[in-house]
Amino acid sequence: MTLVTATRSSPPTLYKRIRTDIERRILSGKWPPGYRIPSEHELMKRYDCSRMTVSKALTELAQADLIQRRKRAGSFVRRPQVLSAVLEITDIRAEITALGRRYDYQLLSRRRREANRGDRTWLGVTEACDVLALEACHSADGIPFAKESRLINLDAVPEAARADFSRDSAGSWLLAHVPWSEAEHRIAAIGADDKIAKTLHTAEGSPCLVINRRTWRNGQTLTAVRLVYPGQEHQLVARFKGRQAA
Amino acid sequence: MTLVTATRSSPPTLYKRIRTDIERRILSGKWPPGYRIPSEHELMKRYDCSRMTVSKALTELAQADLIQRRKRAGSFVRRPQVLSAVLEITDIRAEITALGRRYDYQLLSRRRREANRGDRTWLGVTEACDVLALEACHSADGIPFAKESRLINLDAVPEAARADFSRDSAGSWLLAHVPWSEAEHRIAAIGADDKIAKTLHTAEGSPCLVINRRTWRNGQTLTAVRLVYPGQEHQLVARFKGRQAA
DNA sequence: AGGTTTATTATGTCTATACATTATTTATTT
DNA sequence: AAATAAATAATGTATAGACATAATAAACCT
Repeated sequence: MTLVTATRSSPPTLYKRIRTDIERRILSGKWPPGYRIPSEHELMKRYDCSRMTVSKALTELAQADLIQRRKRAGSFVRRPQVLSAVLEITDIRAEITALGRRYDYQLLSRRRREANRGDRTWLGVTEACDVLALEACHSADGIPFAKESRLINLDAVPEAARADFSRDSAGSWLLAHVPWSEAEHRIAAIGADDKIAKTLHTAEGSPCLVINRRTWRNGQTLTAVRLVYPGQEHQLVARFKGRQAA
Repeated sequence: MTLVTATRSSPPTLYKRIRTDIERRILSGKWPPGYRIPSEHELMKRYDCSRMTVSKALTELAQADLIQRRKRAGSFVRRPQVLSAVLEITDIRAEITALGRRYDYQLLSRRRREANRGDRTWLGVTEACDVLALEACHSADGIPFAKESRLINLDAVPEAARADFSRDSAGSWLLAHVPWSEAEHRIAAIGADDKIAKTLHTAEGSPCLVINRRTWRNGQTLTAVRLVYPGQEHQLVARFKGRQAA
């Protein structure tokens, strides 16, 4: 029989309760940045539990960057972090169907070749390798939504040479078949050139949002993709709640 | 004395070694999505350690969403996650000085008024409130870098009325003085209108990258800001290492 | 055959304890 | 007074066990 009174809607387990208790105090500002939170020994007395239990709670808070732990000194509330946002770059098909619109995909071209100078620069590789170059268009309700240009490093992903990208986009195929360890996104605004204008049915020079993404696995470049969206049509949305996972 | 041979460049602690061992196998594709990784009991035999130790390693992998744990069934490699990226939206001053360039800030206008219809829409508030409307320009080496338009909700942040924004940008002031709990970013491409073109020294209609950010605290809108960058000049970079904190 | 109970397996939480590590303070010596 | 050594306070890692929980598989009875 425990004497600890359970809070309403308190998490079922003790370490979670300790964690959210402290979390609330930090996020509400009651424990401001720099504040020294009670030591593990104080907390184990307060919650009448073992040190491992409070340690687990504090470790998770440290992983979420809400507190910083220093030996001999104690644990301290961290100051608000750099303004960073989690940008969910969803699969385009998912994005369109989530809006309740019809998704269409059209493969414009598919070529296999030895990587030329431009390909190697784009992929960020120095040695010779085979690549698969794809061009495609994603549409919503028949209206062009995004133009995709992609290079796949066939030395890293040989299976891609036999994949059929005429019905499903390379993005979803890769996502499902190839694990990756690192990705880089570069987001910029450009004016539509003649090719883009033609594919997206916009005027030449009209502003477009561009996402360049490169993906690696263990240092080896897997693929580089460039997605061009008509600027006024599309917005990337990043919502950022608090500072950590719930 | 332990019999476990230490790998070169292996982490100093056992649970970390177990974690990175498994992580490597997953990221290399040797253990593909759906693969059932050894149970805790198998791992404690293999590493000759206690269950708590392997459990700690597996718990961290689960927190990083690399594996999924199911009672009675075991732990399984998860399929690659939604492509999400952490976008570091740094302070503009920090961004410029990090590039080794000189930072300049110029306040173009500052007006206090009761929020009009457009202000309320932009802030996303319905009731009447006082706002501070700011226009400013950030430059790198004397060249316009970004144009900032901002509204501050004075009902939520009354101290801002007395702050001096002619030397330091409102962004850094707010970051330092006002804790926030939620933020939303909308990123799009637009063509420069006459005002933007004049401030940024670009041609009218030239593509620009726009970041709209709104910030809340406990459901109350604090500020809305719109940053316009010359498109070809600026890129937002989001690098995403692995899937979890190192 | 179909449904119900029971056993089994694997994860989830927790305890009590031990020793390691790190940084600081205090005491001791030169 | 300065340099060195020892005690101390906090976190970090690890152990061996306990009981809880969930989901499945096996045994059992209609």
